[in-house]
Amino acid sequence: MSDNEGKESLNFIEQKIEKELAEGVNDFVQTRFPPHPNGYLHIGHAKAIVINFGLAEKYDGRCNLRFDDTNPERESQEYIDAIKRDIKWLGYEWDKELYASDYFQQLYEWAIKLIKKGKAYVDDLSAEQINADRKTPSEPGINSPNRGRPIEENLRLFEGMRSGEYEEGSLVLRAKVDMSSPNMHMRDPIMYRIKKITHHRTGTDWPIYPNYDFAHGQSDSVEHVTYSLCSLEFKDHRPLYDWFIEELEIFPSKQTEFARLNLGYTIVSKRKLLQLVEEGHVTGWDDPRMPTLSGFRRRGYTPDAIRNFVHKVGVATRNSLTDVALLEHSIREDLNAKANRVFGIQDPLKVVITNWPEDKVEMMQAVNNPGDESAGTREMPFTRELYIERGDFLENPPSPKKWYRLGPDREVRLKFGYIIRCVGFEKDDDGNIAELHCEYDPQTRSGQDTSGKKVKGTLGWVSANNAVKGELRLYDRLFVTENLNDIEDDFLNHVNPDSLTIVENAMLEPSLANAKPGDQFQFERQGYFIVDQDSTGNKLVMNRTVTLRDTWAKQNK
RNA sequence: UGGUCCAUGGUGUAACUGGCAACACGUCUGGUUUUGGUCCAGAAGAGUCUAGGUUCGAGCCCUAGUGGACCAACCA
Repeated sequence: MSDNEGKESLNFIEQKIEKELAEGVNDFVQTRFPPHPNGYLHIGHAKAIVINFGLAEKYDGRCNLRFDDTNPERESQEYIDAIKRDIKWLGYEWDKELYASDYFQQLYEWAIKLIKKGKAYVDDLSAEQINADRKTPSEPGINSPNRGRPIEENLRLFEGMRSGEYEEGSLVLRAKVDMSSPNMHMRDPIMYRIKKITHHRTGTDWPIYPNYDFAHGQSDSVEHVTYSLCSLEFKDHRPLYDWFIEELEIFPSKQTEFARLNLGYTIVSKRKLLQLVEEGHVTGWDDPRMPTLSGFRRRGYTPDAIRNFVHKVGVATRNSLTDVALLEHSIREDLNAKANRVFGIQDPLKVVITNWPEDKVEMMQAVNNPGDESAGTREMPFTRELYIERGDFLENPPSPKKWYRLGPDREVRLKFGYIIRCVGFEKDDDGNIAELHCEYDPQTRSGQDTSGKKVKGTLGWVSANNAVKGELRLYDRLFVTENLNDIEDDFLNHVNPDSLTIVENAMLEPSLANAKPGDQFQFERQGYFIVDQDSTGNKLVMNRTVTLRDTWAKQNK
């Protein structure tokens, strides 16, 4: 859907679809999401998922989930399971669950068809020689001496490859296209290579595996994919994609390319993400700092927020670098509506209400979500001893007029409680503020204020007697450099040393004692948090999803 | 350097078949607010990479240039 209110603005793929549907070029929208099962899904995949599944939904079509498992080397069932979990979490359901490996027999037969047409041949040149003969983009390549091998011999050799007679690397099957093409992918690309590796699904059935170019388009064709959407770097493959389909005379799937998502301060290279995991820079693929969908999930990002984010980014054909502020806006927008407000104090400073009786407890009514009345209210015990955030008190505010919070002889409202005035404080031996002495004004009880007082500052607080202790994990961006594109192996030198701050003993309001893993809250004035999956009954562990916009902090940076 | 693609406020996208460059984020200002949040109102910020051309009229079409991306795995 478009973000524009009145008029609907279609991206270029939607325009293309509507045009082709109207002209009868196509009568159905069939897409597919084709992950290679060699890693976890990340935010970049989210774009492909939202586009492929979203388009199918929008135009009453279908979207398949197809694993592109044509290279068994780094593939595993663990990745397949994780990928399926993440797609479901994003809120999508695939029509069919398919595997390129399901088509191995069909692909093999099609390869034979091309050999018989004289459009493919077996080459025994070394990989090095083949690449050398392909030359560079600026000069034509050299035909392989095997290019003219008789069809019968090609057939015999290829069948030998299939039955495992030859060693890895000794033979390949190549398409006979055009060694002088300026498009390197057309210079007799390799269709099959010998790999005597156990495949996670077909086991040892196949000693040969098709390459991407001889698997992807053909899989699309089998599935009658009408819109094969992929990223820009496959643009050069399109002529080959079409060539195979034309020579094979099979269903004419068409490829359309769009720009992949680049997000500031974010790495999405699977190789690098794997390195972060394996070298222990993070705790796993689902570390809340990882840009993986499982990481975002654990961090507290919601499927709705991520889907909305992708829509806001849009779809185009030019490379771009999206500002993380857009992602953060998306998550705040969603959580602002959904997350209940609670109080939590990260760095507690004790406040003694000197004119409050020792044992008196008053229950205050706290609103759960000011934007959603149906979220209801909860009770908060107000007692003589409370905690407030240490940063909410300044002995000497640098610019007193702009400081709304507590200071000597200043008044402030404790939200849902009373207005208090700071009448004194104690310091420890090191000169740090140890305790505040305040007086409350009985006329100012929340909701029943008869004092007529107006204060600018409103503070969060928790009762010292009833607070729940929790561990807060404050996550920040993992990297300090915005554009990580140009950085190859140097990326580890840009790791943010402060990407994780653990607050061991935060003081949280009593209602949090019942919180369960996955519950999400807004700590007033602090940020959005989610109860971590590892949180147990004894220990409440919460991850900070994102901070709140804080104009005061921003101005005083 | 051969080919392909791309170029619109700070960022990301719009602008149907040439007709007043729009939306979102961000930024700033003011208002409401028992969150310095939210919400509401408003503002600033590009004349569309450059130079030509076609046209009554060009962001859009043409030519050249400049800048960027991609392609030379038996990866996808």
